[in-house]
Amino acid sequence: MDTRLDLVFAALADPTRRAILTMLLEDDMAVTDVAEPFEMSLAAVSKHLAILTRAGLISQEKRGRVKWCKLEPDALKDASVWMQAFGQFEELDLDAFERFLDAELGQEPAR
Amino acid sequence: MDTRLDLVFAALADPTRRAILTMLLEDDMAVTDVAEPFEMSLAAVSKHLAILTRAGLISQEKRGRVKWCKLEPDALKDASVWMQAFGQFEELDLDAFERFLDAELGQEPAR
DNA sequence: GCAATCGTCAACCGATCGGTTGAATATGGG
DNA sequence: CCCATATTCAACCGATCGGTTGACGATTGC
Repeated sequence: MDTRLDLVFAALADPTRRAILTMLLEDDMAVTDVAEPFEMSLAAVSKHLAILTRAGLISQEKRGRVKWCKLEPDALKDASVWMQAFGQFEELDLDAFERFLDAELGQEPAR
Repeated sequence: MDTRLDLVFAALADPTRRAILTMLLEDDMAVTDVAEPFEMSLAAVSKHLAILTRAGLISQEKRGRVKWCKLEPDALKDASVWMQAFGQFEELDLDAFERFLDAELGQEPAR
């Protein structure tokens, strides 16, 4: 029924995948470059990227022999909208947001 | 590391659990009453509630022989804050939100 | 005190998950 | 043309998931 929301939240539930999304915030990346910081096989990262793609959180476009990964932030909108129902987040907590950014971007995404 | 975020997103990835959260928006409920609309055993719903509790999304308090379930919207705040990094949702899409509420509250949460 | 109610526990099931390895498939460069 | 690079596929693995059933422990009402 609302399978889309299932896929988005399930995709976000894994720290490797959230780290990948954070990396893609900076720029589009090739699969090999996405995989580089992680202590797992390329095939494993490729699977993670497939899950993110199925959820609509990223898109992948093959140019030549390299496949470029691009963040698709719109897919988060449904999930974000859903969450608004519960927390009265209209007043976005900017302090918490800033602390989050410092923490998130300051750490390497290895697992 | 950031296990809390893992637990919250994983908990949200299941439609039954999201339906439970929606029900608890209206009021605190006993486990048996939470389970009533679902076509699954009480034990299954009890497990879902345990998962929501571990994620901090609800709390459970036993009064007498009935255990009351209460929404804990603060747990969504971390997840919501995390998501802000990606979509520029500062301008919350109120139309989409309203459409969501109509759809969500208009449907029965059976699965 | 006893039966009914509320809820969890434990064991089990098939399916999915996150990872591995090794082979296969493009594509590009010299 | 050939080799290296980029990525996926396929098979496998143990762990977890979402569900069931049946037994069990608390609590309540009469």
